[in-house]
Amino acid sequence: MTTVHDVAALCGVSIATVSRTLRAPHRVSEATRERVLAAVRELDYRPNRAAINLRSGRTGAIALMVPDIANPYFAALTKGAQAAARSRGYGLVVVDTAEDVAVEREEMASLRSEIDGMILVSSRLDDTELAEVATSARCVLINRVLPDVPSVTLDELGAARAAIDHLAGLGHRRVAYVGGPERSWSEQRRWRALQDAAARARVHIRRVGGETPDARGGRAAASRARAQGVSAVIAYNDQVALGLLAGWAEQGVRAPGDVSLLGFDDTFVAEMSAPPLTSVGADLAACGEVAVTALLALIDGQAPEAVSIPMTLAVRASTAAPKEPA
Amino acid sequence: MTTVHDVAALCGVSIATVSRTLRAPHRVSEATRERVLAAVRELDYRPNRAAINLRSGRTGAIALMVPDIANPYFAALTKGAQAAARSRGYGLVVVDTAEDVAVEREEMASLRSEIDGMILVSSRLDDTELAEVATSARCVLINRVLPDVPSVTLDELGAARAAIDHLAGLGHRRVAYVGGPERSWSEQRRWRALQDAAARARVHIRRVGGETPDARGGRAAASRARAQGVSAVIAYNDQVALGLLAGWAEQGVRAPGDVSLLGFDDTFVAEMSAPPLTSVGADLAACGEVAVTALLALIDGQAPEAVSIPMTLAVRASTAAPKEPA
DNA sequence: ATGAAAGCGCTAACAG
DNA sequence: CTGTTAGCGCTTTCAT
Repeated sequence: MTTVHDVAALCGVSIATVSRTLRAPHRVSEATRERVLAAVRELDYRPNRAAINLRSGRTGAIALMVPDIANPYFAALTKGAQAAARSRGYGLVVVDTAEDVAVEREEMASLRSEIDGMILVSSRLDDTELAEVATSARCVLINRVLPDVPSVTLDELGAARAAIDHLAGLGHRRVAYVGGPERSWSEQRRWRALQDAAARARVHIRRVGGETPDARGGRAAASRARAQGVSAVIAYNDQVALGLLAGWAEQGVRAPGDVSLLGFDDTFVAEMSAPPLTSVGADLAACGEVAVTALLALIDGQAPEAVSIPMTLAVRASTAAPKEPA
Repeated sequence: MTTVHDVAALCGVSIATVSRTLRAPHRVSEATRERVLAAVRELDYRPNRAAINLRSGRTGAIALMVPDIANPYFAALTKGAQAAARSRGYGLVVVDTAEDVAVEREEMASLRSEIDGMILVSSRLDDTELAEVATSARCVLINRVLPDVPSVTLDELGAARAAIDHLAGLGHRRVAYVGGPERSWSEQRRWRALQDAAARARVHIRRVGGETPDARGGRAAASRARAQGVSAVIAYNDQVALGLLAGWAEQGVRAPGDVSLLGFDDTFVAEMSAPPLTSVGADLAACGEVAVTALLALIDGQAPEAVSIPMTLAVRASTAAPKEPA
């Protein structure tokens, strides 16, 4: 393991000069700087992070806490955050909280000294606790908003309007929404946005309680969704939508012939179904990147900002005009 | 930030005793131990990882390098590894190499001082370079094998036999395999195993080159696969399988009526299709756990071991007897 | 512009 | 069984 001393010895300067060359190049004469840099390259010297951290307090790492890394939604987010962190010279520590608030709490506490800040995705903490956390540690929220805390959220209202307007434009007047977990912040936000958009477009919308927000839950809700006497169904997410599709296929119900189907999130699974799924989603990788940028800005002392990521409708084959327009 | 000094002061012992209580409890009298532990709890003292690392060389973290975290296969693996690492008191640094060998190389080098060891999943490095890495850093391989390097691989041969025997048992005599990227280690291993199993069961098998190993690639290969005049198709992975299903649906080809379909990996997408996909897979989360255990054992000085994870066939609705048995 | 020296929080000899 | 002490590799005053 090569250290500052090796580099210093190789080019006949003190260790302080080596350190300066790396941290504050302008405080070193050009001649020495180049000599030092050459030595650094020659020895493939890499500063010891632990030592830097111990001395300066900076860890060079940030954490990303997600409820479930196996969920494609969070995986996509993670991918973007990872790339952004790397390109900025930061390490990314990914924590899968397994949707468990206790794990989330504990990991946040134990990571505190190891990171410069964290990104909390769809946190399970309530507003009070979250606000507390935000005052004692640098953090940015994804899918949550809190005063004075930087956050990045998806434009669910825009998404709901795009979805409803698309359906209304095709001639649908009665649609069902197969929802997600009632207590989830995203679900509440999504359902509210949908009601708002529906009222605006004079479309009748009813919510059908989903079971789990995955294919199994969708399959289980297949009959109930159609029982609402609707010509189109919007699902909480793409996985639920694919479950609905599978459930309907078993019953001989065809999409979009018998019923149109629209998903949320536009994850890669939307392209895997027959028919391919019309879905409204955001560039999740970009969302992860933006969050990293926001966190780094915060660490840099800038004022917190709340940014909204646009959602766009990807029209595929699962939506069409209803059989008998109202 | 509370330190050993605070704890020591609170219970009137030296900092060494505090350290000992935490690192080697048996070297401290029971009375002091309890006093110290009480103080630790009272102050919610958490040792500074950087300091421990700097002094002892141990970082308390391991890295997991995956080609693509957004791929459900790797995401499942990551989830298992994450949980296992946490339960053993280790941090897990997840690195998404974006299938780029240069990134893989660079990250491995820059992480060296920050971790105690690493798990390389489906590494893109060639055998020579990989062997070099393995001698200079503690690591365990997933989906690769190398002499004297601990590894965990899936039992692809067992999987191939289970798949082929299942199909043969239903009466299929000619099957096609829609493969993955030809240069990938998994693809080569899988195709070889399939040929082996097919010969053994006197089943005729042909390989159809896939495009990308995802739904799009599957959809693109849909016609070609059927053009082989086969009654069953095995896909490189579930995503390709769902793509095939979608492609066939567009052409009016039905599974399992017209052709049986069998996937690989048994990821969550297998349950999302209509019909649900018969697939042969392994418990990937367990695989991640096993890899963590193996790495920790290696760090602990134990001899490297190569472990194979069994794969099991999940029979769902996409396979059935052929229309006209041969 | 450069060097000497102190010390971040902790562990591991070494004494006692 | 417990305390004292010397650093781990680095950054950062403070001199020069």
